[in-house]
Amino acid sequence: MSTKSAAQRARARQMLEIARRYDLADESKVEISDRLGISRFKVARLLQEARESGLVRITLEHGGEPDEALSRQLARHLALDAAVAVEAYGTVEEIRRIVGTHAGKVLANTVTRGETLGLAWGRTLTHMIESIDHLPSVQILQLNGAVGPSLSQSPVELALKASLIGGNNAKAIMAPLYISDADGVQAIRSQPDIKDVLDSFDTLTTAVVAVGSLNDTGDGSTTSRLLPMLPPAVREELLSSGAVAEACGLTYAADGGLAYRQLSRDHILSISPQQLRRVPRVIAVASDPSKAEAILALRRADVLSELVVDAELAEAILALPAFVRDRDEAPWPA
Amino acid sequence: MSTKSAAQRARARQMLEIARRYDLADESKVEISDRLGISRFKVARLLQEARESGLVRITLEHGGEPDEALSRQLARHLALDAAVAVEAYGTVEEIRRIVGTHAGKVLANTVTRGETLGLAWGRTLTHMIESIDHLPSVQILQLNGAVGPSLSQSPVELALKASLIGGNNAKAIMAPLYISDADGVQAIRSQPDIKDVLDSFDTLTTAVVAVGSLNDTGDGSTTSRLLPMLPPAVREELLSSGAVAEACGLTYAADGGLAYRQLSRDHILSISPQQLRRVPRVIAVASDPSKAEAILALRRADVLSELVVDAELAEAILALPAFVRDRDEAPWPA
DNA sequence: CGATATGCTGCTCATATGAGCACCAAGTCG
DNA sequence: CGACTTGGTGCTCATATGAGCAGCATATCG
Repeated sequence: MSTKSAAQRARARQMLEIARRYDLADESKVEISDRLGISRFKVARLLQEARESGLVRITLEHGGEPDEALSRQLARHLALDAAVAVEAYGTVEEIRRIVGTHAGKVLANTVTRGETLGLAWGRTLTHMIESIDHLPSVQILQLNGAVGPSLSQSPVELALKASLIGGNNAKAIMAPLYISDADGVQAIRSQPDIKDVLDSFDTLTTAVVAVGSLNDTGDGSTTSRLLPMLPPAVREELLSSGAVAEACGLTYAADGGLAYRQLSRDHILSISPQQLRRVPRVIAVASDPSKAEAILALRRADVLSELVVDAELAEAILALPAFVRDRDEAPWPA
Repeated sequence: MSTKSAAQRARARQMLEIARRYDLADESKVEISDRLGISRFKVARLLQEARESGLVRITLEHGGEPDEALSRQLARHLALDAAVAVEAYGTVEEIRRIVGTHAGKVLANTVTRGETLGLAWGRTLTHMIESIDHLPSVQILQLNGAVGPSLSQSPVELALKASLIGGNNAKAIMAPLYISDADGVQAIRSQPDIKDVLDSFDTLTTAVVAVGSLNDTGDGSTTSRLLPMLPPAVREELLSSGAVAEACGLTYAADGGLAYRQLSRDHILSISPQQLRRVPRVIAVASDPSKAEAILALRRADVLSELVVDAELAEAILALPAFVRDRDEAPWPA
């Protein structure tokens, strides 16, 4: 309960009166001052105060609607089963949230009871999970290990939240994504609770992955948080290997081949590229045009079947060469 | 799903970019034009388009918070069990909605299972009912007959809606509020289904009434819709009788006595003043300062125990003489 | 192909607006 | 009581802004 003096209330009422005329009825300050019998300076000051005190609220419409035509174009361009391009304006973070929220709608509307759902990790996916309030009862599997020690931003947390809204049935990978010692990876992979999850990957019916690009500007994305964890030599090797895309901790070159294969094989605790390729439905979620090449690379790697992106990224993808499904089997032009 | 061309999307993005700078970052149009390399005229036009197309949304904060100090003052001034003065700015209709919504909160938070709840009629009460999404299981009684033929704006509709959210147990009065023939009123009052409701009034534990003022400006209020239904002679008589307040179709003079007693007795189908006075808890809901005198009159008539009003009306009431509970028993100053 | 319509651009000039200052009224303290 | 602060007011003047117009593209049609 707020408590104001009568004078304050009268002042607030006058501010609203003026704000209504100025902002909604498009009267000029001079006009208002004449009509209300106060000086135009007072009008200006009350207006300013009204804004500062929150009596007048200006919000920008950040989008959130899918663009049907663009979505179709995108699906055709990459020969995908489905694609959604969401209109989103604003800061990088706002766009991420909008795309994530829409991915949540897609997921909630299409996943059916009894499926096995795999979740990779990324802030976009965090937004996705947080925007969903109900999911059919599904088995949830975390697709890769954790980056960094923070629990609240880890894939474990993501899987936990997903579990809470969908069947209370989630299996997490309680281990780091990158393990420097090759033998150590084998040891961890054969741990019963980890092995259980890794083996279950063969039963996945749907997976949701975030897309990382290796050319990005160190904006705090999952990929850019992964890089500093690598030993300098490994990092150098990776960057010079031609890797342009990252998904589930696996790195791919522009042609769709695994980049720096040995890293993925011996040091990354994650679903394997083969397993990921066998998942019937892999939804990639991404925002920002810088991810365009990465997405094309993942498509060539055949590890994604659906896409949820923002309109700007969609346009950037359309500016790249179209993906042709398996050149060898393409019909020969007459 | 919206569908725009790439050019339209780019335009929308630019509008948002400009609007962010102008409205949120307080840059001037000239500054923006310099920085983005476009003419200030284009900036102005894009800004205007952004507003017209709804990309920029300006909303005024209309209040909705109760003012604690003012509420206490008001309760003391009228010697009420409880009073709430809600901050509300804006048009008459907006204020009505805010007050009604708050009355809904009060009602939903205080009514307990098994009560018998009486509802008068008014647009404020309509807003009140529509703002409530759940009510304990209660017996609902409509307090007075209908004004006008419109079902959707009638007390019957109000009772029905209330019934839907609170126990599905409502009894309506399927008859007009004003009946010109005195014998007709008696006949209707003795109809079994009407009589049942009228008799049940003695079991009321809580009633909510709207307050009508007879000095108002024909703004479409319940009272002002009642007046045209009266025969001219009756209307004249009523207006010259000194009536200043109306509640449940009953009219009161400034001193709290029934005004034009014969009208209420012989032509109005409603709870009786005696019955209303016996209800342990009568919540009056009203907005607009023009209702101040009416509320004081109703208080003197001893037919209200709680009040939900807007801050401006509260102030108007405080400007009137304070109500003293029963002068004869007031302690004699030493 | 030329003629006309349409929409977008940036201009000029009158007006609206903001920054900073000087003033006044009411409280506060020595 | 007078000097001081404090908060609010309206002023001047430089600048920002809006209305209306003319120029120049592109679209449309005979």
